[in-house]
Amino acid sequence: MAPRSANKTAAPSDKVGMICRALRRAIIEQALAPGAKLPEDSLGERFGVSRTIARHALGQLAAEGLVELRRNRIAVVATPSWQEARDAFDIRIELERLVVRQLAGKLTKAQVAELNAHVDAEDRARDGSDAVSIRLATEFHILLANMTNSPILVRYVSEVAYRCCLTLSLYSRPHSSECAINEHRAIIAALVKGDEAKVMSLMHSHLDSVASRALVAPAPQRGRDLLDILAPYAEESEGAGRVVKLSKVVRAR
Amino acid sequence: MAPRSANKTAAPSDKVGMICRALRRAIIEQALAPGAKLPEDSLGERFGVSRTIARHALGQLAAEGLVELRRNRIAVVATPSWQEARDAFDIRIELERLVVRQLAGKLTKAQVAELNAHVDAEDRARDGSDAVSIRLATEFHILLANMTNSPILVRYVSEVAYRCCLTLSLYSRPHSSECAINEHRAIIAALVKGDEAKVMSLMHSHLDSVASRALVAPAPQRGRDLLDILAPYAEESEGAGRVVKLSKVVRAR
DNA sequence: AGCGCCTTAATTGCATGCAGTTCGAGGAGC
DNA sequence: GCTCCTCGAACTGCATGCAATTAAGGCGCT
Repeated sequence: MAPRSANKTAAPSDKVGMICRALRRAIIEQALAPGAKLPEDSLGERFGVSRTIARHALGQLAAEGLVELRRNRIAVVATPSWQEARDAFDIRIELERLVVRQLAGKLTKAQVAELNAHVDAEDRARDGSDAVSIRLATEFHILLANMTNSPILVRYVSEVAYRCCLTLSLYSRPHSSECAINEHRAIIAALVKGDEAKVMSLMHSHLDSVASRALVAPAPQRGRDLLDILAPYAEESEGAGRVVKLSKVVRAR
Repeated sequence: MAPRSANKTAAPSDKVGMICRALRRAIIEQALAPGAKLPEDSLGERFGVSRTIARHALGQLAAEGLVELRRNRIAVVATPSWQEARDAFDIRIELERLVVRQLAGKLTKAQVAELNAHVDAEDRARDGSDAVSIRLATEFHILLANMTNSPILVRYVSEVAYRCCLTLSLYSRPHSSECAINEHRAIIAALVKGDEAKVMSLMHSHLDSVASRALVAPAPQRGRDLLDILAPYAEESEGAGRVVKLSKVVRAR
């Protein structure tokens, strides 16, 4: 039962695939924050390929919604609106309910072990950086999806999970992810027990709580602009109480 | 309420987008059957662009699952397995239930009119080619998704609907699509009435019936190979009862 | 005749070059 | 000092060229 059933659809040599994976990871670990610029040249240079390849990878990522491509403009890491975040979570809930419904009571011992191992890893990472915790939590869900052996489902769950991850980094506060870990354990238990209804409602409430923990309010209304983020710092700037050159900052973004 | 809220994620100039749209349409209308070869050169020539663009379009379509890309090989129209078809329909059901749940009782008059006009068009097309009927039926669902104003949902529903359309062309028989049209009308009515539960179950059974009408049995087991398709014709070939040059045919595929 | 090997034409993978557009810094004007 | 405008650098859009791989037809062999 090889867990390697990934994407059949990705044959563009895999230089492209490699860059995609690298960027995806950088994005969800917030090494690349939303809005970060991704010039083709730099990417190509960084990964030792030509612009052509970098460009192709960006296209791929754009199709997944992680990157925003505007004509004649530098590609940037996507900055989903609050509404889009909400939508993504709604879709995610349905898709993942489907996942666990298919999986309930059908997991092999090896698969259960793999899941447990992953959650253990999540546990161990609690002391480390938030970024890694978030990534692992996301990957738990993808691991689950993988076990359905449905490439389409895997692709959609992955995509939407990454997207949600991205929005979490935008709208959520410091993060108390311990509970998520317990919820993951509970889901595994219910899956093993094979109680379809139970595991579906567990997954539902799990994602719901993640979403609401993160998306409590459309706080930074339109989210993206630095204005809100910089507000607290404005007072401390060397000048008078006046807020510094906002127009400049806005354009800088 | 401009229905133009399509994809923010598609800015690669739109030469790419145009080719994608053309190919998608050709595929779902079965002008391009599953397995059909799609050489970059020919595509580029046909659309008056260079291979670079054609290639990019193919990549896009591959990400959507309509095209299969194998390293160093000519791209072909995807040939989903029966299992993949089943999976696609499962996902589609969940996504479209989400669509109508969001839409129930929230349609504007203009939107209702648009939907009715579309179904009328479906009705009118009943005499025409099957291909057009199928496309219109698919587009009804996409039109519905569009009205949610959720770009992500639109994208996923579109993708999965196209995929399903592709599999229908593979596994389904002549087609009795009249019932589908009535079902579409029933869905509109329930949406207007605003009965969430009703419309969700309607959509569920609608898609379910489409799926089971098409996917009755995993008849051509692993589907793709010409062997099964050619079996009935083998007898009639000019030679003895012997099946003709199988090895050659297999390679030809 | 049928089957397999080998040569050649087709096709992809990738990089690079050129033209057009955008970005951003610096200077003129208020 | 602040804003607006202008111009050079940076970047993208796209086509084309070259090397590597595959697909296909022709040859001799059985």
